[in-house]
Amino acid sequence: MPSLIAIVGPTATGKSKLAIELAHTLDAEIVSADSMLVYKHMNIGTAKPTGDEMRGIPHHMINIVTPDVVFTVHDYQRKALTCIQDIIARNKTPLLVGGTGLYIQSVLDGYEFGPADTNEVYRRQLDWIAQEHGNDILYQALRLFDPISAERINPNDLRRLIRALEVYKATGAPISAQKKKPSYLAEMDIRTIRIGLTMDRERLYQRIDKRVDEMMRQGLLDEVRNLLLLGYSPSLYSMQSLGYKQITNYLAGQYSLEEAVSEIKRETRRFSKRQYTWFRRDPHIVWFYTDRAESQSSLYANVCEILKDLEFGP
RNA sequence: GCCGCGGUAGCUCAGUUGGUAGAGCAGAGGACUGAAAAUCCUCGUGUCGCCAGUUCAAUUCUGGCCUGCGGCA
Repeated sequence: MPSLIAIVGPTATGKSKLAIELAHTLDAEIVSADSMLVYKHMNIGTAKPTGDEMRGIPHHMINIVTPDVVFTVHDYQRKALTCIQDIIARNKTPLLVGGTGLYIQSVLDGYEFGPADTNEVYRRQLDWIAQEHGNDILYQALRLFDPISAERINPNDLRRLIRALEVYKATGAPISAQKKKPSYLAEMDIRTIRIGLTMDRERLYQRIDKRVDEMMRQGLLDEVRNLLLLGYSPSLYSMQSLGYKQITNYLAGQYSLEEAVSEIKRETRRFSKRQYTWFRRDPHIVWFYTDRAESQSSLYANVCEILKDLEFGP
């Protein structure tokens, strides 16, 4: 029976490194589950593994669209599942690796997305209405069309408010009618194991700070300048992501470079906390403390042992 | 050495006409089904510098001490 190994966890815990190492022994290929690695030209700020670091292991779902494309979970789900099927058809093991919880879940837990595609024009209209008249007017509309979702969505959560209305407009059915399906992977007879990497909070924060400094040294500033030069607007979703947003603001003169850097650090720390929150509630994850393993090789050995116990891989 | 201003939550500070205290930031917890590195929700007990005095009661008033900053020597 074919199997898939997922490696998840907050940013900067060493997922990529472990994945590449495992891929070597398991004859595996890596399927990235990261909402920002899909973008071309965004390398330093996303901590995308370099060609060297990949050590010849095929990586999928990386560099597949330009930064001006609105890439959605649904796009991700579709492409990633195709990728996984393809890898298995070639008798290799897929390693699903990344920190975007929603993306991981869309593959592992069978989210089924309905026919309601994103509608940028409608979104902009609703955005404008909210700005002019406040969120509450949208919230009241939602209460009318979809009281169940209105119950669940916070009136201030404009993103979810807009999406719920968008679904209603596209399908005439409330978003609350969307149901969870059994896992697609189970349907394909693919066994899965979920490995979580984590770390003492204090130490992770130190690592994040160090990594941001390293990104600056590697030329994040030039990377962002180049993106702007290529014509990618700071208002793009991709450009609103961690690091890119703050550097863009700095270039626009909103604050000093020093402030931009500490802002990136702080926001990345907060982001990692949100990732913890997301993954912690998944009871299937087997956790490893990467800072407690004496070395990367003992972490690697521990993971291999678990895999062997569960009869994964060779 | 003298004069002035401070010492209150991890940080910056507010405040109590005497009844043991509250903001911002930092931080913590949580939500999450087509923008998710996004978006949103919740959470503030700390020897009020130390010691004594006055008082039913002091972080608040008084005195001394310690300490930081500025000025004068």
